[in-house]
Amino acid sequence: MSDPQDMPSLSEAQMEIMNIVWDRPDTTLGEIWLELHSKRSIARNTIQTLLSRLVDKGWLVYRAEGKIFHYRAAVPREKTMTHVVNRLVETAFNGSAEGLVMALLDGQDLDADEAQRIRALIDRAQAGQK
Amino acid sequence: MSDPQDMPSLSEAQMEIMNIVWDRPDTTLGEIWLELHSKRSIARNTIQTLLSRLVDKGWLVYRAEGKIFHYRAAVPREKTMTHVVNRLVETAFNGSAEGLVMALLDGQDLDADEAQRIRALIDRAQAGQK
DNA sequence: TTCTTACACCTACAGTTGTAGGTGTATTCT
DNA sequence: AGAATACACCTACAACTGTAGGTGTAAGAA
Repeated sequence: MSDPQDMPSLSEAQMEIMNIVWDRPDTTLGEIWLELHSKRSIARNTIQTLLSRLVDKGWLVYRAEGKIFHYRAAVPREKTMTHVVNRLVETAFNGSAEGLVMALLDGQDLDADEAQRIRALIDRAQAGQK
Repeated sequence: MSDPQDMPSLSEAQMEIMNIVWDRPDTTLGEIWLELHSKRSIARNTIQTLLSRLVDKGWLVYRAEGKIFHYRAAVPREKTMTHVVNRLVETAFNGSAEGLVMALLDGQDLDADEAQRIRALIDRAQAGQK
């Protein structure tokens, strides 16, 4: 299983594809295209290229069934997201998680439930450290 | 004053430059180069190009003093960071701030002070909504 | 005065990325 | 059988990005 740290970074369009594949392991070009095409005009070939390059980069693997490729992510979602956020903290926030949270809160309207869940996450993270 | 939403996104290298300029308004090519060069081998011309392109993209403005350009950010840091984080929440976390925080906590070891400060940030954000 | 340094600018290259037309082949539909 | 559909693959283009050599000019140092 690959490590996100050893792989090229993901652009927004690539991340979009990855999220679809994480949501639906073994998905196919056709399925991905149907989903994205329902949101915006995009050529099937564009998706094809994105998939092909993600395979080249090591982010996706596939299993051929007949002539159809079924794609799976080569890296777990959680591991990738952690890596992505860490990179952002390091490169944009000079290592400050607090800085990231501040920017997050500036731009989001948290409802009470969500705020509570986030507090619980922090508490759990803190508890896990003892 | 420009709006980050109307401008091309920033790459990691560009963000690095922006952070230096936000830290030191009116800075010059030479100063930026000295700072980065102390961390790693990089040609002055590379910085020059990064600066020039950031100006082209609208992220930096400059004032010529003699033949030396003094660069300033065209967008406040806070506004940019909020935008950057929002983009990440939208594109990688399907709009879930909680998802981002979970990934953040997975990858960071919060000390007690920091956790407390983050809780306070959340409380303040919540209070500000009433 | 000559040499050195610094600068903005010009130029170039290679890699990356999003976009998509086109093709041969196989399968399915009419 | 012919037409339509789907696929992986080939190909192409333009824009973006990081990297950096080179140049004319001005200012400072020797």
